[in-house]
This record gives sequence, structure tokens and C-alpha cells, in this order.
Amino acid sequence: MTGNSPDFTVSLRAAGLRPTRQRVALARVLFEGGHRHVTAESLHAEVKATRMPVSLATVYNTLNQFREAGLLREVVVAPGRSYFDTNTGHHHHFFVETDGELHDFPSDEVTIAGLPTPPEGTKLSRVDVIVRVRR
Amino acid sequence: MTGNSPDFTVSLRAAGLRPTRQRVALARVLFEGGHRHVTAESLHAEVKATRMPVSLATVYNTLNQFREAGLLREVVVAPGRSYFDTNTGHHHHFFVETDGELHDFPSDEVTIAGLPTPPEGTKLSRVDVIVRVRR
DNA sequence: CAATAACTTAGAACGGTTCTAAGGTTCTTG
DNA sequence: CAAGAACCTTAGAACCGTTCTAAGTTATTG
Repeated sequence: MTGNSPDFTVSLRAAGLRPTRQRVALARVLFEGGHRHVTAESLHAEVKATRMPVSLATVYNTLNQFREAGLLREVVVAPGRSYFDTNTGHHHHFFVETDGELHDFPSDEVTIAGLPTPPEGTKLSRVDVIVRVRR
Repeated sequence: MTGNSPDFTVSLRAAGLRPTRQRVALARVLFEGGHRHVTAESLHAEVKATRMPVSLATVYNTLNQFREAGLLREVVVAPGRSYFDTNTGHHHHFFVETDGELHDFPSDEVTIAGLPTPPEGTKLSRVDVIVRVRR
């Protein structure tokens, strides 16, 4: 019980999700290394390479459940493509428009001053900064 | 020739686009009042209400051409939906997540300091700030 | 006003995402 | 540890916003 790899069973259960074979396999691919940016398709390809059969529908379901559970954050940079980011902390993004790459940068070096107050009856949810660059 | 409404024929021609009935009708809906945020569907509904027949394909074509010509700016806030903004100047957005509304706010009151330098071999294209709020 | 190039159109196609309904897995309870 | 219940996964269909296709139409040019 003193294994040296993170126990995804525990974190999944903590998120209210049964630790099924598929979800554990996906969690491993997503969270075992450093921070990742994946699309449903790219994650599907990766998990299939581990020889654990997971359908594309399950990849979509799981990404959405992980996002709802706060384990992932969705980043929308271009129409028709959703990225999921395993870094759920405060940070912003570089987006290389010419090749679709997404990179994090920490938000603690960035100061945003003078933001107007939200419209009546709304409360702040998040501030996204996307720095778009081209090659 | 000294009419008091903008001459879209001229601006379309300046953008390298023939001033067809459809494009003029769309330009009128888009640019005749103040700044607008539209989707292809919403613009299609509006222009049809003027009793000028325009197909949805033409709305898409025209929005893309106007964007390429710098007459519009595309704003990506949520997966699977593109907004086009008639305000092409420097400004940022409020996005009311709970009902899909988009509002401009001027960028000159906002200061963003400490942005990291773009990755090697890339040059800055634009910095988007999206302030997400909920009701 | 004819010839040409550009444009519009309906409908099909497309790509990413969600839904459906059937079967399989995990959990709970005794 | 068996059995039922709840939950999950799956293939394939459906869906939705967008783009493509091929044919007909319109603006421009000479």
C-alpha cells in the first residue's frame, strides 16, 4: 500500500467517480507526468497505445466529468477545437496560431490592472489571458 | 451622392469585394448601428427579416471574407460557437457564461504587465483577455 | 451588350461532440 | 460471497455548426 505512483483510485473516488479501468487508465495518461494539454482525439490515441481499450465516447465522457470535478480545465482557443489542461491552477496561455500549439505561463508574473467591474448581477468566474503568436 | 448613410459599396470595393446585394445587405445589418456581436445564425435571421434573401452559406462566406479583410474580428469564447465582433479596435471581452452574452470593454483602462516574451521564432499577434462571469 | 470573372445557392458533406440503448462492471447489502 | 442495484462503457446513430460542391446568377469589363 506504499506504492510510489499516485493512487488514482483515491482521487477518482474523492471526485465522486467510480475508479473504473477506463477512468484509471485515462487518469494515468493525464496526470502521471507533468502538465498536459490534450484534445479528446489525442488522448484517445494515447490511451489506446497503452493497450487498454477505451472508446472515444468514454474519452469524451471522462474529460467532461474530470472537468466538472475540477481535475481539468477547458481552454477554448480556436473554433471547433477544445483543449483540456491538466494544470488547474492560476496561469495563462500562449497559443501559436500557425500550428495550434498551446503553452502555459504562470499568472503570478502577470499583473492585470484596471479591469472594469462585472455587469450588474454577475460575479467573476475567471479571467483568461490568451497571448496569440504566429511563426 | 451626399447621402447620410455610409456607402458600403465603397468600403466593400476597398476591401476587394464586389458590392453584391447580399454583401451590402449584410454590411448594413452589421455596421449601420453601433458595435455588434453576431453569430452566423443570428446574422442570418436578422438579414432575412429585412426581406433580402441570403443563404446561410453566403452568411458564412461573407463573415469569413469580412474577417479576412479586417472588417470583423472573430472571438472564440465557448466550444462550438464563433462570435464575430464589428469592433476591430483594441478592446477585451466580458463573457456571461450562463447565457452566452458577450460585452466589450475598452483596453485602454486595462494594463497588463509582466507578460513573458513569446517563444523563440514567434511574434505577437494579439492578446485576448476574456473576463468570464456568471449570473 | 456580350464575354468573363466573381458570386450565390441548395443541398450534401464534414468534423467534432453528444446521445441512445444494450450489455458489462463495480458497489452494496445481507 | 452471492445477488441486486447502480453505475459505466460501448458502437453506432444523431446532431450541430461550418464548409464544400456544382449549377445557376450577377456584376464588371471592353
